[in-house]
Amino acid sequence: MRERSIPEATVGRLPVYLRALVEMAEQGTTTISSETLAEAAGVNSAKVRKDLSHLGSYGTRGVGYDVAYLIHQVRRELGLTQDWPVLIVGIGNLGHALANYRGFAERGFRVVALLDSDPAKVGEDVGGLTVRRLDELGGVVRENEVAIGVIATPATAAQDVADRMVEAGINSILNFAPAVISVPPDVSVRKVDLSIELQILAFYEQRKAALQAVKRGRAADLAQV
Amino acid sequence: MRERSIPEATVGRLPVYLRALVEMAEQGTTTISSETLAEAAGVNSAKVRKDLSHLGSYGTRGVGYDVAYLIHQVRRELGLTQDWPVLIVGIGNLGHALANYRGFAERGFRVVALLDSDPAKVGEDVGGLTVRRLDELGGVVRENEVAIGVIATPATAAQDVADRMVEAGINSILNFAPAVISVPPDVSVRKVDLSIELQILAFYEQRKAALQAVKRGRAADLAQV
DNA sequence: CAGTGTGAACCTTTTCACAGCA
DNA sequence: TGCTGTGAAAAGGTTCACACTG
Repeated sequence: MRERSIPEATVGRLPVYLRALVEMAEQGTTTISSETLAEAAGVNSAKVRKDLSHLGSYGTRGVGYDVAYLIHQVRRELGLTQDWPVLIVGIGNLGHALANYRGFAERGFRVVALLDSDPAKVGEDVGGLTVRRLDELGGVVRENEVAIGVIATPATAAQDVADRMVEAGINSILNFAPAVISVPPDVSVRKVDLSIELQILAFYEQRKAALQAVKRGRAADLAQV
Repeated sequence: MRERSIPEATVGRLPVYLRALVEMAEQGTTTISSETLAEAAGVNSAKVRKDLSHLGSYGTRGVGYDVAYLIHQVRRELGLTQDWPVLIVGIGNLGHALANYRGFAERGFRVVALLDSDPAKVGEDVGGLTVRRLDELGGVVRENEVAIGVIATPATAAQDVADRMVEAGINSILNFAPAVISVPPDVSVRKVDLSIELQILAFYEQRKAALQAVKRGRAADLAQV
């Protein structure tokens, strides 16, 4: 295929494939079939083949994909051949965790600054960086060419922080605050909401419990007959 | 409509509507139109109406939805009228943050236990709970009727922890570890992967940069003519 | 007459199934 | 022969547009 614009759903899975591929490479695997990769990524093989076909024809029929080459191609496609300076606003519990998260650096996301509006937190040392004042945001973005901002503030502060980020020229935001933020159409926002995930699980959990009850009910009915 | 099985996409948005509705109620709003709710939730009004129609006909034509009543219905549908005991395994940076996250308790998710396999962490006090040994998991689940487990361990430990959770009878798992875990088909898993979110942002960020370059290229071409 | 509820059209994503190639 | 790459079919989700009603 190799046509412009990879489907959103595919973009969301490429990082998962990438992780699986890197693991394979570390274990010394040099070639992988869509079936094996699918298993490692928790999807089915048709999906893997369709997804990878959007990057180009990098497989060999009858054999599979060359792991190292595919890693390179996926990295290139995702834009991970370059370093991405990231800043984090809101150094509470979550901000701390994010600042110390080693998984970011491993994938080329370099945390260059931590900001907080609370004077009590400014100056604190977290994960090798000193927490700065929120109004230094513009300067930090300019100095480090930050393109990605992470919001880890309480919900009430999220929109203000987002506005400041946009103002400073950031146009990709990862929002952990439990709030909907509005930004200009050319700015990408992704949202991670911890309690929403639990609520979704609760829904399915409840439904399972209800199903069990129905089953038990039927069993009882049958026993009565 | 009010037919069995609400679409997955709708289930994912109900918590967002719920949050917006609760905010509205706190501000004293008693009635809301799909248009207003849509704006607060960051979606369009047709989607809101379709989504809500899956719960039943709770709106009034020409008027809108009764906020309090709709909150009740959404809560009921999501299974939030009951308390959900939750346990967290892996009390590193992220586990700490999750243990202290107030948003869980506010929505009826009660953290009843924190577990870690590292003896150095066992006994530590985090957010009012004492960290326990991982092998106490079975007992904790039984005592508290835990139905939802949160994995906040490193990737290498995730599958083992998931196995223990399943073994103990948990059948809803929220996985923060950057690893694919496999569980029986009747167990629900949701995954939150911090670095995957950044990778997705990087992809779109890169594409935006490429587009800018093309535009600049065209501008240069035009200037040449 | 303002705003819901919903068929119908449309678009995206997934799955199927197999031709074609190393 | 085994596995990729991909049209075609199916499923799922979104948007449109309007009949209907309080």
